[in-house]
Amino acid sequence: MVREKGWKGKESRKRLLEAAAEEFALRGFHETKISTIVKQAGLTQPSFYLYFASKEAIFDEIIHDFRSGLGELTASIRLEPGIEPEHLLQRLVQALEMVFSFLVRNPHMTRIGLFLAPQAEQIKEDLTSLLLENLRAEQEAGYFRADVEMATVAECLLGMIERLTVTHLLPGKQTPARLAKQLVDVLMYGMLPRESKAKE
Amino acid sequence: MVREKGWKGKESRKRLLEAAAEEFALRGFHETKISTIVKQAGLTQPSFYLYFASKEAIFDEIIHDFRSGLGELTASIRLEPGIEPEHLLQRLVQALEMVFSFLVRNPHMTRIGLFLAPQAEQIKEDLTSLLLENLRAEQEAGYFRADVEMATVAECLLGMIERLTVTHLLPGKQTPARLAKQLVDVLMYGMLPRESKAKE
Amino acid sequence: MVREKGWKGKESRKRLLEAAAEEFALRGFHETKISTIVKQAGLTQPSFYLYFASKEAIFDEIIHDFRSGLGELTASIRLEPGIEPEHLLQRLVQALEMVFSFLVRNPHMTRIGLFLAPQAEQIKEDLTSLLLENLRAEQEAGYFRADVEMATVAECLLGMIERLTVTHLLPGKQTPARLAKQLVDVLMYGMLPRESKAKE
Amino acid sequence: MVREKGWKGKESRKRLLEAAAEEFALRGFHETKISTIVKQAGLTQPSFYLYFASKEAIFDEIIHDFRSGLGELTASIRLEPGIEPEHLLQRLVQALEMVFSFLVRNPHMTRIGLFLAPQAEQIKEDLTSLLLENLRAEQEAGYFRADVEMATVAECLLGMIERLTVTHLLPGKQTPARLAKQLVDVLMYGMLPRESKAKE
DNA sequence: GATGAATGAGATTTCATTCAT
DNA sequence: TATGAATGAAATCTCATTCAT
Repeated sequence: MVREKGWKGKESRKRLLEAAAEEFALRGFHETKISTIVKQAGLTQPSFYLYFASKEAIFDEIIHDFRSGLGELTASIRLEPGIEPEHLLQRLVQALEMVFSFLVRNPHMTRIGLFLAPQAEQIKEDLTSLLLENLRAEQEAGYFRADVEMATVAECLLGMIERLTVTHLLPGKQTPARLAKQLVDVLMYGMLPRESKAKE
Repeated sequence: MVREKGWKGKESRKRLLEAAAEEFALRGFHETKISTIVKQAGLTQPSFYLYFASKEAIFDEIIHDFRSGLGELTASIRLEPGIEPEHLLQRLVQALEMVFSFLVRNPHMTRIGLFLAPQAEQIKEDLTSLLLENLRAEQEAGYFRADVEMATVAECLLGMIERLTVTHLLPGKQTPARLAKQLVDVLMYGMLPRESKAKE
Repeated sequence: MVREKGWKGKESRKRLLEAAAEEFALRGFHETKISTIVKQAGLTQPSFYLYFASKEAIFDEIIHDFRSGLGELTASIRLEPGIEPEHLLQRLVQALEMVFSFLVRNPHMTRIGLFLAPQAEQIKEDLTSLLLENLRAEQEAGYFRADVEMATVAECLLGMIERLTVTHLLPGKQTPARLAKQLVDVLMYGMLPRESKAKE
Repeated sequence: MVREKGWKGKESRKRLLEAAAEEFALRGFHETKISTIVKQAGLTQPSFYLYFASKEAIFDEIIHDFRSGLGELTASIRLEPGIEPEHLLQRLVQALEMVFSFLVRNPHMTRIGLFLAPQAEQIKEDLTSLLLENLRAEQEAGYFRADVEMATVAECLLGMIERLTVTHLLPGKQTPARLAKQLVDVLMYGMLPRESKAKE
């Protein structure tokens, strides 16, 4: 088994990142001790500093990874303009499903990026902006009601995603697909029964 | 100025609680130093231990206060059965407004109880259960669509409350009343324009 | 019930001394907290300093009381010269019994004076000197063997008293009278059976 | 100078144990500060916690070492049955001398184990039981008088050992050999002169 | 004679981080 | 690439003692 030079170091680095993500996600930044991380990675404390400048540094790197992963994802799922109305819902569901899938594939990073990072609020703001942009476009295109404040809706949507992620997705109680469908259903049609809508 | 016995001590205790809540909310549990709390309360470190057994103890007391405040509130706003359909939305708005009002009146405690406490998830679960109970009752009474999974909706509702609290309510960007109205509007009627609903 | 002025203060002082003696005896100097003493005496911390200058002060006073009690006792039981041989043992037993009685009457002080006080060693040295003096006199008078080093015997005697006090006297397993008799018996006649002594 | 791996750490640990034993013996548990121990061992405070979990832990380890040393010793000096009477005293002296030698070789540990440890009383009880067992065997074999309560004698013997250790052995005023001989002499033959015994 | 409230001083312990190898 | 050993800095908490009433 031939391995290039520097292979062992990269392995160690990766093990440290994984161990750190798990610990941070489980316990939070302060509760997580370097000594625990290195133990789980099968290394010693000084080795840690071979790869990361500080505890903050590794934490930041995890957050950075989360952000760029999320960035790539969102870049890839912009709703194209001129979608046909009958496909809109389907596209929305698809997009949401991709987001949920990404989150569930990186549960530790998700917990860190969405709830533990000092930048968590910033990250969510970025997401909200993105959602808002899309929602506004659809609204202007007449797909959505014109009489709702989209800023509020965007926040609501993120809140729903966030909450469902924590309570249903990460614990494995629901699949990304089902969650996406249900979320879109509620958000699009609302809770009132059809007749009562007809009445109005 | 006549003051009853024990007055000064109670004052000090209250000042400590307030200072602590502010610091915890701002910085989190670990970043908050007892030394900062007492300084802000105009006392010295040993005095802190006159009133609280430990840093954990004061943190827990704040959380407890939040929970019981919230408990009292929710107990007082149960939807009465047999409401007339045309009043339901109005009652929902009213209930939500009371919740938002409570949260905005106790911003520090809110941040602690909803996001910083180890029990935060439990607290939210309790809230969700309560919401779920109510929602199910309305659903069975025919006020809501029968084909949505209420467990999911309850989570969504909480997620919306949570998010709007952080981004609009606590920063003072929106009043409880407006938030409640918008939230109910979106949740009840959904995002689709009226015609498109009619179409279906 | 008429009580002279200052009565209440003296009562408080006594209660403090008693509580302190008990705590010191039970837990040692450092483990004993002023807060515990005053609680047991039904007072508050500042009141303590009305009667004693410091924790050391009350400790010292207890030790002082023990020493003077012991001093009075020993002064009163000096063996008179010219005792008749057949009465010697009986007098020894009597003297020892008085010592044991004193100790068992003041169990807390005894524990403090003999084991906890920094001066404990000094107190015991004083006792040893006293014993030694007496023993030497008896030895010179021919009551005791001439070929034993009395300094050693004095230490042995004190060691026996000390140990029997802790293990049998204070726990109430033996009476002063019985202990005194047994101790004298062993010390005077030794352990060997009579014949074997005769043989020599 | 070739030294095996882990050598330095073991050295530090030993230095800490020695420094601690000395300080504890000299000043007692509470008066002994970790800062003093580490200073004497040429280390800093955190290093202490590299080797011992707490101040209690190092204290307990010293006590443990004392107990096991003493245990090994006592296991090795049980009097064999069927000893000839004329050799008994000699064997007793020998056994005692070994005990005294052990104690004087570990003066700090001795002070801690016999006087400072919370378990000191337990340790002495164990020793007393051992003595008692031996004494009873000899008594039943007819080597000792049948009319003395051996439980009392065992306590006396331990008291003598204890006291002589503190006053003569540890300060270096007497050798183990001489102390053992004197102690056995007094304990076996008692204080009365030979004639007076004959008289009886 | 007594107390509610407060504090100065200091001890143990923790943890991220570095040195020397 | 890795580690055994060590440390700087700081935080929590305790307790005897005092102030003001």
